[in-house]
Amino acid sequence: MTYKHLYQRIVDEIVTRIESGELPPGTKLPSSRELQEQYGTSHMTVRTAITILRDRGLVESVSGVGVFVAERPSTT
Amino acid sequence: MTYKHLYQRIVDEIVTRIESGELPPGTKLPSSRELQEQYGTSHMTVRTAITILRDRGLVESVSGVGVFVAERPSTT
DNA sequence: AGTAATTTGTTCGTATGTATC
DNA sequence: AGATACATACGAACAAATTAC
Repeated sequence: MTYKHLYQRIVDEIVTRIESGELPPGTKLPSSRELQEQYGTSHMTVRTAITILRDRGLVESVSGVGVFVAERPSTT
Repeated sequence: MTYKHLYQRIVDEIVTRIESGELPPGTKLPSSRELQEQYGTSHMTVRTAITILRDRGLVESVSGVGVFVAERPSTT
């Protein structure tokens, strides 16, 4: 599937990895910088994706530490 | 008064708030995002208004920090 | 104790594509 | 065809929190 927008693709791929169990609760996601490099995108686009994931309750972020998969990811 | 364009209304309201003294020199304006929500508009429309205000010398913007009411607002 | 590095988060600036008027 | 407006995206600077040394 092709994505119209990059941030949607990033959100979707991380959701998939969480749902598949590849990223169990408590797992630390790659840093914004790593995600930025992985997707060949910018800081802000990664932040947009993280903000959406956090808004959905799938991840929780701790300033200065990292972004973690939420304990009860309401992926429903 | 009705405004033909939203960005003009934003400019006008901010000018009014500066002239009335509600926003004294040095005051930090709400962020683009806040203005965006206040006016129910988009990033670009807010940016357009800010650009006009800056062009008029009413505000000065500092990248990564904010937009501030100019010290000598030549509101004349 | 104190500084530097890392990471998250915010903000401004700018550009592009799309839709509407 | 041009102006306005919206969404996405990239770049850059800055700040706060945490961690490493």
